[in-house]
Amino acid sequence: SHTKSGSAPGYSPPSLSTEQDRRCLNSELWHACAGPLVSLPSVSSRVVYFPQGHTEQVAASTQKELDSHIPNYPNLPSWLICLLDNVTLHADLETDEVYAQMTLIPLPTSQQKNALLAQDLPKPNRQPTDYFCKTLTASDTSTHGGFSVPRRAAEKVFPPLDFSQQPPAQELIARDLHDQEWHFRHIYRGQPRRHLLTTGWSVFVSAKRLQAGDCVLFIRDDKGQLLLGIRRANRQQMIMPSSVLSSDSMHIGVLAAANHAAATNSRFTIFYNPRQSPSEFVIPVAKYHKAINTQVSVGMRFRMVFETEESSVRRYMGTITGIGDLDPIRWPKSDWRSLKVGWDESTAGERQQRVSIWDIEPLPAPFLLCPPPLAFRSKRTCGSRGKVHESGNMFWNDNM
Amino acid sequence: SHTKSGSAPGYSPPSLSTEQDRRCLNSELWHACAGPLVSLPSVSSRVVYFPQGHTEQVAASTQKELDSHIPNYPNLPSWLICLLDNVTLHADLETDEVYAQMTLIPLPTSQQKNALLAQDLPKPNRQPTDYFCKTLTASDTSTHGGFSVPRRAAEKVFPPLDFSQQPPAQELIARDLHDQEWHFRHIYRGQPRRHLLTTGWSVFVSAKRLQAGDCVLFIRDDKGQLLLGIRRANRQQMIMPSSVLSSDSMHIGVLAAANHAAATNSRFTIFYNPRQSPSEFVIPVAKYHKAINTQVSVGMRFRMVFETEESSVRRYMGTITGIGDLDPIRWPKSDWRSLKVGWDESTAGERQQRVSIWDIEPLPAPFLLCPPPLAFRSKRTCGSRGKVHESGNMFWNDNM
DNA sequence: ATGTAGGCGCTACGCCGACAA
DNA sequence: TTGTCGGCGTAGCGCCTACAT
Repeated sequence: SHTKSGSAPGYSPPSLSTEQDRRCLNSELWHACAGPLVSLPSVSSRVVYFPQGHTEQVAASTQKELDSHIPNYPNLPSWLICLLDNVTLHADLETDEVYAQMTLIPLPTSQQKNALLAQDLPKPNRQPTDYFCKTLTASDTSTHGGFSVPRRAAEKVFPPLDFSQQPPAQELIARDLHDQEWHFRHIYRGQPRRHLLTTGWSVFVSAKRLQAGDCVLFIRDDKGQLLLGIRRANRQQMIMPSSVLSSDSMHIGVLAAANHAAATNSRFTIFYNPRQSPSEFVIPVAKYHKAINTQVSVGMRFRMVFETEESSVRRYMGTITGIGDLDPIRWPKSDWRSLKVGWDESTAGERQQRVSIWDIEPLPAPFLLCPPPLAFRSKRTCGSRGKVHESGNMFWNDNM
Repeated sequence: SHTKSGSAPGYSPPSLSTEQDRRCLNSELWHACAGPLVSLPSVSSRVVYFPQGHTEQVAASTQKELDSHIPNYPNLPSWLICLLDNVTLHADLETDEVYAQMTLIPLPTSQQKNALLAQDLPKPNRQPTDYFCKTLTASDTSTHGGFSVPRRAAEKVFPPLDFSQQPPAQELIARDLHDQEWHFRHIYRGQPRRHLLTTGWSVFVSAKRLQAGDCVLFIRDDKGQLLLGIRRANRQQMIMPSSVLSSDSMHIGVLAAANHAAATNSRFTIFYNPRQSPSEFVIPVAKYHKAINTQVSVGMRFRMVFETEESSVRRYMGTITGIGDLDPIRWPKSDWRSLKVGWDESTAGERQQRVSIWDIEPLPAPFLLCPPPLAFRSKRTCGSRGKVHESGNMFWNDNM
């Protein structure tokens, strides 16, 4: 075979089971790759599904906006309370992009409104503790050398080296989302001393087609096994030209599938691409319930959580500048992105002009004049594109 | 950058226009890559669209069969006469897989039956004359050497060498479907003498991720320019796990889009993947008309054209063993694969058990006992997986 | 006529410290 | 602490012919 990855020394052949078959890949690793803001509702809980948000994801994937001459489904409401029947975690075999498959069962119309009332707020799901994430430098991805491991990262997640050796070195074996093994030589050398991954690293870079700016992350799981994953930089927009279905048919498929499932109270299946989708479109009922019972008005101040370039999370301040339908024709009185907002900071070009009420943390009173202390930002942690996300509501009354 | 293809010498950067923008890629090259059996109806002609065939293509792409709990569209007939409003040729940017985008406008219900009557049989479309196609050997794809060009192929499509040089050599420049330039050193040397592509070849193999068994083809177009394309071996099944839409939603999208277009006489868009789809599902009306007016009965003998592994085309003999609906519940009285057939040759494992009437060439009488002379099969021409295709009807009464 | 292998030059991959930043 | 570089040894890429089929 001509390609390196097939016969390269650091590479072990994948297990024969296809991605489709393997029901459950490592959840800890999946969430680490998805990023700190992504949390999935738990199985058997009730969720609110927003067809509008789903079509937004399709539009983002196909790079085509919703066309106007697509049929309307008058019986399909803008939100649908569903039982979350199943969730499976997946990763694209080509790109390692993470996504989740969810099976939803719409509740009967008679139960839709009642279902909003009783449900606990879900526990926010947590990033792994023993993990690190580094944005790759030009040196890391060049063919000239290996990978420079941040000192604290190596000490935290790699097995300790035997420093009686000169130089201290060991072989690391890490598994990715597809359960493929990758072998690396881990050595501590140089003047001044540093941790490096040498042999095996370039094979990994080639196989995953990593570039400077992409992130690599290592986890030590509870059994002491080493896991690794990647997060690609924002710029790689992962367009899927599909060549299977036209974007129009995809949009119609989303709506018709939801409509049919709602009409017959039957199961339907969606994919959620955390790093592709502009916003979550399947959210816990309790979150939605709490949000729609919160008073919002034009002029109200709020905060919202984003995933930043350099750091994990960051809150931005803004003001509600308008309240109204995003699409008055097709989705009248929808709560999806019903708030028009302005952002305090001038670097707000990337942030949405419209958000949904459950995306924000309203600030009760405008008596605050100085910005809140910034959350700790560790250097060289994994960056990603900014995107909207829930906050978990635990910050409404914190130290301000 | 770490990957070779980015900075390799034989590679020229692609033009900035994306595939979506470029309306028309080279038709001759596209058809050469699609194979000798693929012919597209012409723009502004009338065609018959089969939703069943379309869902078959989706099933083949997603590797998931049509699920039973998908909604029925009682108003959507099993065939739909449409105006072929537009056809654009495309090739996947990652894999170079060819596909066609067609925009269809269903005729009003009142005109559906009349439209069958008057229309000429389309002229079958032709493979380029000055072209060759070679299945790559292990040596061709190994890193050890270059590409061995079959003698006749080189003499037919490459510019003539200056044999006064020792050894005779020249630089070839060929463009692929994406209009990217590839540079090769073409040399005539060795004992015995032979044509070889050396410098630049391995870059091409890497970039296209070619393996032994894949085909490469060269064309000299009417302006004397060199074009090149690839056809991947069957085994690479090009699954597109999509991660955008569930296969159920895709199937629903296909049906709902056709249904809506038929109800409103509005445009809809489909993709046809010649090498993915089990059968054509958009065919000229004249072909359909001729077929449904042909008498067929159980026991009738017929021939059908296939694309073979080693050769371009080959006809196989068979007998009709049954006539009836493929899916009596969802598509009663449909002509799609309404014939059950048996094949003469024992190697018939790969061939369909069910075909449509327009796929076959009925033989008027069973007085023939010896098989027809096999069509000429040139050695080392490009192979491909066997698939059904029209024959153009010109063989009904030929030399048997 | 063309697939494969041995021979062998030479590129560039990749391991090392030396420097900064 | 860690990104980049110059320095090198060497694996393997890739050009050649010989030989077999």
